[in-house]
Amino acid sequence: MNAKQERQQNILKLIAEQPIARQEELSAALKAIGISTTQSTLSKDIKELGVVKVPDGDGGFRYQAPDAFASAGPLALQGENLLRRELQDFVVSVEAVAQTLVLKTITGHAQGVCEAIDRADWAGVAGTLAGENTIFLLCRSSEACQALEKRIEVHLKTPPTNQSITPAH
Amino acid sequence: MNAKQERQQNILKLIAEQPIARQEELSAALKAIGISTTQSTLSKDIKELGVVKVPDGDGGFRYQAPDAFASAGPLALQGENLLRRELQDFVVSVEAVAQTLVLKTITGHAQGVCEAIDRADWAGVAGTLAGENTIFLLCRSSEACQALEKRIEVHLKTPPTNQSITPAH
DNA sequence: CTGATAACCGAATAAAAATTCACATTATTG
DNA sequence: CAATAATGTGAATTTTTATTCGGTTATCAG
Repeated sequence: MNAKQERQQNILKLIAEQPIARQEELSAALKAIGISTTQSTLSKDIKELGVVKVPDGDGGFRYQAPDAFASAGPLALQGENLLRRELQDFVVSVEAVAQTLVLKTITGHAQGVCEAIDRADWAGVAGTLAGENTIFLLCRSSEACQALEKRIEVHLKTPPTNQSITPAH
Repeated sequence: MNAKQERQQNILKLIAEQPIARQEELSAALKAIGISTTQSTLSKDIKELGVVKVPDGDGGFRYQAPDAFASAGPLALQGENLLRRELQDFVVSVEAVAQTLVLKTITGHAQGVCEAIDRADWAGVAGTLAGENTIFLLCRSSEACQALEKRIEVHLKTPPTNQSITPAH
């Protein structure tokens, strides 16, 4: 039922699979898989996801996922993307609290994921700290923090679940 | 006298130093340092340089150098940029020949520069080969090859010199 | 449930960027 | 040194993208 999140996830998938140069092309591609929306909404999604329009070196343009998440460049399968896998495989939840972003991971993996995040060298992140299953990312602004949250969210396995994993006490 | 190259170099410098959100802002910033040009020209320059407009996480946008060259993110001095320095310090010339890009370096440094290029993992580059002072980059298309040439050119120290370094024989 | 508050969305519009075209300037060649 | 080709430029225009605004739907506290 989370239409927005599903749409955004498909946006990332589509632009990774095929060269898309305009937002209306994207709209068409989405409609082809049953998601219909307008250019105006896509403009907002694209901004939120941090997707950018890059010259493709052949005289045209194409939309591309933000670098840290890029699953595949124009032709590049090389070096796939560690970070993306780390997030997908190990991160359980993400939540922005004021200026810090709290990631929960499968127990024992926080260090590893944090390492990958460090290496990705995100702008806007002042520092990181990882325990056993929790990561704190201290951001330089709450806006950056929320933007980051959005971007990470769509990479999580757990698709719509919105639960706080609070066991009965 | 190479107006274009100088302008493009300054574009990279300016967008690295200050957040610039629109091409006309850039035009103004250039005029402030004595380079006057129009939005139309900047649009072409920006495409040629591979510069992209990225959401800055605070609700706005800013232009940013292509990732492999980025000298500094929004706030990030972290991890400066090895590749950029390698190019600037060691590469003497660059020339596109069909699908391969030929870089000449100071003797003994080709391996090192090539290593840095490999690590940058440029899309469009099929493979690399380095000797003592020469690097071959085999590109997947001549267009990609030329685009890459342009991008590298502006990072070279040797500013306007266009000579082929052919000693009299 | 109910009213309040916030998130989401699309139509219309404003803003920004890309392209076209004509001309100027710089290389290249015979 | 023409003549010709290639490249660079800006004005005007078209195309594309961002934002504004009003309506709708979801969320939450009481």
